[in-house]
Formats: sequence, C-alpha cells, structure tokens
Amino acid sequence: MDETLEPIRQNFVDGMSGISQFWGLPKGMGAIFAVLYLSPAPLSLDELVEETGLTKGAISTNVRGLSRMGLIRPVTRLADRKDYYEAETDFYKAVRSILKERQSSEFDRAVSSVREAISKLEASAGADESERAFLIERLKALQSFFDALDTLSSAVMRLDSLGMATIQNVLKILK
Amino acid sequence: MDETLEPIRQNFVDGMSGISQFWGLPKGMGAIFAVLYLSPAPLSLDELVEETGLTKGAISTNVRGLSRMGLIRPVTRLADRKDYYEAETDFYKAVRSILKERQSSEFDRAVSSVREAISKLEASAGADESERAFLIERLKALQSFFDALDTLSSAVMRLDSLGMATIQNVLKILK
DNA sequence: TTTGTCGTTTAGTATGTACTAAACGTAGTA
DNA sequence: TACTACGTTTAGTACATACTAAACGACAAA
Repeated sequence: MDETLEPIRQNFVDGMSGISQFWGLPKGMGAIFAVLYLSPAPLSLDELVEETGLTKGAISTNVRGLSRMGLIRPVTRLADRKDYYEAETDFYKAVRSILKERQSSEFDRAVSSVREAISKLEASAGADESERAFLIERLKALQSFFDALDTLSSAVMRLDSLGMATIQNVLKILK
Repeated sequence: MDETLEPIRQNFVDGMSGISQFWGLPKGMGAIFAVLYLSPAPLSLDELVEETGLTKGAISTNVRGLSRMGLIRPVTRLADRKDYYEAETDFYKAVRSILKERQSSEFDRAVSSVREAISKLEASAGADESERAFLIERLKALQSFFDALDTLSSAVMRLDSLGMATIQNVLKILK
C-alpha cells in the first residue's frame, strides 16, 4: 500500500468508526467495514486483525454481525481454508437488508404491543368511559403512524424489484 | 385513574422503554414519553416521578433530551412555578425535529470527512495510480449515497411546507 | 496420529453511561 | 430575613457491553 494514501485511509476508518457507534453499533464494525470497503480485494480475518488492530475474537464477532446485516459478504476460495470478506458496494441493497433485520426484531414487537393494547381496551367495557376513549384515540394515532413507517419500510425493501428509477421519482417529488 | 386500564398502560410504557433503548436512547426517555403520551393533561416533574418510578434528577435530564428532540413540549401555567410537559402528538413533526437534531451532529461530519478524503486524494498525484483511482471511485460512490440520504432527509424536514399530500404521493409510488 | 492453521467461544476486564441520592441554586412567600 | 417549593447539578454506583487473551474445536496435511 502506498504510504501517501495511508493517512487518508486511516482517517476514513476513524470516521466510519464514529458513525458506527453514533448509530448504536460497535465501533469495531465501522472500522472493519471501512477497511473492507477501501480494499480492492477480499480480506481474511488475519488481514483484518492486521489492518484494524483488533483481536481475532472481536473481528470474528463483528464480521458475523456485518454479514447478518448484509453490509459485507463472505468470499470463499477453493482450496483455501481461510474465510475472506468483501464490502457490499450496493448501499441500497445494504439498507434494505438492515431494515429487514431491524424490522423483524424490535419494531414488530412495538407494533403488536400497541395493537394488543387497543384490542384489550376495546374489550374492557365497564371502565371509565372518557379515559378509555382517550387512550384508544391516542393509541390508534400511534398505530397509524407505525403503519405508515411499516409501509415505507417494506416499500424500500421491495425497491430492487421496483427499480432504481423509483428512487429518482421519489427524490424528484421531494426535492 | 381506572384500575382496569392501569396494566394496559403499564404494558405500553414498558414497550416504549424497550423501543427507546433499542434505538440507542435511554429507556427512561421511552417511559417518560409513554406516560405523557397517555396522559390527558400535562404532567409536572413530580407527577412523572410518581408515574415512572424514576428520581427527579433522571426525569430532569431525560425531559430535557425529549424536549430537544421535539418529542415533548413544556407547558407553563400562570402563577404556577411548576413545569409541565405534554407529548407531541404530531409524529411527523417529531420525526423532522429528530432528523434535524441528528443531521447536524454526526452525519455531517461523516459527509465532510468523505468529501475531504476525496479532495485530498485528487490532490495527491505521484502516488500509486491504480490504487488512488480505486479509492477515489469507492469514496465517490459512498459520497453519492450520502448525498441521496441528505436529499431525502432535508426533504422530510421541509415536509410541512410541502404538505401532507406529498407523503401520500410518495407512499403511492412505493406501495 | 500428530501437527499446524484456521475460526469460534469463553472468561475476564475496562469503559461508557443511565441511574440514585443528595447537595445546590433560585425564586416566590411569610 | 428566614422559609419553602421548585428544577438542576454533582458525586457516586450499578449495569451493560465491546473488547482482550486464551482455550477450544474442526479440519487438512504430514
């Protein structure tokens, strides 16, 4: 690697680490992704150890997380027991993958929690009428907001089939 | 408060706490917002202490954070030294406010970090040519992705002026 | 089988942070 | 002035978690 370019790369890696922990992810993830993203060839775990300064254990767990989110991709070479990884360069694909990940876990729980609360409230006659009505109203407003988010999210996840032209259309409306 | 409704409310509060810490925010924030959102009238700090079980200190700092994000709003009553707070019920307004908050802080730093890297790279002639070209290509791809995000984000922030019809249009395209 | 090279897992550690408890500052009230 | 009722700030604590170091398991080669 050219020494002139090294500080620039290092700065980029630091920046991505910052973003990473800003979004609540381990900063090692950001660093690993940054290194892979600026690498012309897939890298092995040991090479990542070399480049990031993290230990193999940390690399192992973070790499698994990044794979699960679709931000990096394992590359296997025949007759080579090492695992190699490369960065996903299609960010829209990565965004979809991340949304899919997050969606399933916690967001759904929140949505169904609200839905459950509403149906319980509607079932509980005999309680204070005005307060009950108020709670139902508030929760339904929240629910419709969640629905909008859900529509948006699942729309984005289907974005590959809709084609990149869709993104342009949306941006044109918003611009 | 009707005792029949209490467990439902409590369940909702717990759920919002969960979401809150899932998104990297203190779970106390979620709880406070939930309590305020389900309250017909604005609540004072001491009432929030009562409802959430947190101490006044924690309430104080979390309430400040929620205000800054635009998720709740202070309400002052004449001839009453207490501060009261109520939840923002326009979630789109809250989203805009949160985006504005996040945008300014870390995202911009990332964007300008990439831009800076690119211009440094373009200035550093004499270095390894093929690698330099590769880095520039990758960073420019990342930059255009950031630009798209930025366009989207600032568009959402201007969404009140564009009107709610815009949201409908966007969702129609995506649906 | 033994040996070496992988990735994974585990136990321990350090760091950040959200909280509690209590002191504090401030502004109305007697 | 002293007193009271607030919200804020600070010092300390508990807890979560991302990491290190090292043991472990799997697998291919000798």
